Amino acid sequence: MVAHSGVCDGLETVLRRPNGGSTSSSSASGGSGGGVAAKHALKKGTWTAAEDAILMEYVRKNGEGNWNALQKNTSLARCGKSCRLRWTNHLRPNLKKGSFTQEEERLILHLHAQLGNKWARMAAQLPGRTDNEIKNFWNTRIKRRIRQGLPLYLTGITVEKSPASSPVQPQLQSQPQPQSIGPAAIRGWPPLPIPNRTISPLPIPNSLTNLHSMTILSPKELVPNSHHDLNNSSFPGFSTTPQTSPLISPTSSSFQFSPFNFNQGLQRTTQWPGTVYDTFVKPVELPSNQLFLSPPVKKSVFQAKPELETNPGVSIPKSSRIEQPETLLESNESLQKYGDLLNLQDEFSLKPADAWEISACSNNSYPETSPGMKNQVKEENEYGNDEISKLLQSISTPSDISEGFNLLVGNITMPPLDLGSGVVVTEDSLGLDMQQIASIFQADPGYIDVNRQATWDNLPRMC
DNA sequence: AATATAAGCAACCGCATGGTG
DNA sequence: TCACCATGCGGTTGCTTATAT
Repeated sequence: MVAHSGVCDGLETVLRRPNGGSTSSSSASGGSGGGVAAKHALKKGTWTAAEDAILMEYVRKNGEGNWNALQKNTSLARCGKSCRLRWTNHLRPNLKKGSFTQEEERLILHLHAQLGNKWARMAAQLPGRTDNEIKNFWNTRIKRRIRQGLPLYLTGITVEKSPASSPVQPQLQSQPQPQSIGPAAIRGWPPLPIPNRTISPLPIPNSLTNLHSMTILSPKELVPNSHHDLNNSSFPGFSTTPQTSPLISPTSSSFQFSPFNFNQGLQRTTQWPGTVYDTFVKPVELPSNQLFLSPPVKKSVFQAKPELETNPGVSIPKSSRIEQPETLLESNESLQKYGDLLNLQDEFSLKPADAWEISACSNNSYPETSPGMKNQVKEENEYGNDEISKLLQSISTPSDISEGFNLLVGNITMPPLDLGSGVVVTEDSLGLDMQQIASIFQADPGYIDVNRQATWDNLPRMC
């Protein structure tokens, strides 16, 4: 289907800046005066109280939806899209205003670790909050914290390093040590935004005979364990409506991927925020060189997003703010292998709803940026990522992965995060962090699409 | 006090998806 | 099957406000 423009697009608009200035986007309606042309003169910019009143009155009478009719049936010169956004983000009842609470921030962190940049889905778990709010929150506070080497978590979640340090811990200690460190930060989160790239699946190899028992937990295979079901739980400060997290919904498109689990049969999986699933682990036949392909171990480093905005000395066109490492992805043999893996969908008839996000890793160096930028990015990413980077460089087999993960997280202790009402996020339930590491090797047997795109969004932050 | 810079936020834009005729 | 429409989502922009120099 051909993508089309949004409702506002293509219509004559009047862009009115908050300072009062306005620009007409086209001369088509200008000068014709009144009539149809006037109807097409859509206003942009900040909403006024009068406009809000019109919008609220319309919704009160007609309910939500049919936003374009609003523009036709009222004097409001706003496109439907704009109306919907205004209503959703500012006018609808029960909106929570003000700063995020610590609990909300924690929840966002957990959700983001699970979902990535799925703001709307995250907002669904935060009553009264909008996707835009969450997105802004993440893009400002969180990114700033990461850039500054501050902990993602404010308080309450503390990572304690055991006396028995892992071999890579000295790397961490060379950096400023925050009082509390989120495990996600240590383990290379958030992911990098990367440009989209189409992955062309490779032909399915005929010789899928070399077995690796790979855990695929499709939503349909997730059976909530009744005595752990959270349907009757609620989070403090949130709606008393039973929270049905997409993370735990069997119908959700999000589910646990446990690449380190090579067993078969019924297994128990604890998922945030505390639900336990009895899961049938489907054995998957994979050629050993496909799923857990040993990447070019030599310099298997991951690309860090250049934080160009922090380097004012670098002037880069807006369109290429983030260097697009297309070429390096194209040349990445591992990625092609992942493409092979994608074809497994056919093998197991998994549904798009079961899709995993694809992430790709690269073994190339930074995009062309200034040396200073490289250093900065390097420094920013050394903190908390070197251990993973080093770990991954040594990975060559599934057992390596498993052992490596244990090595990595075995020395990190995270106290349970009490969300109240008996909901406690334990370290076990933070399988999400495993996901981040797992994502490096991620593939999507659940959904194959020749236009399948991988994004940097899912790429762990590595250097 | 003036200016520069950073942070916060609202709104827009492009694209994707699903429904309908 | 196709085109069109409505809606939703995520990324980005640019203005306002806060903070630093």
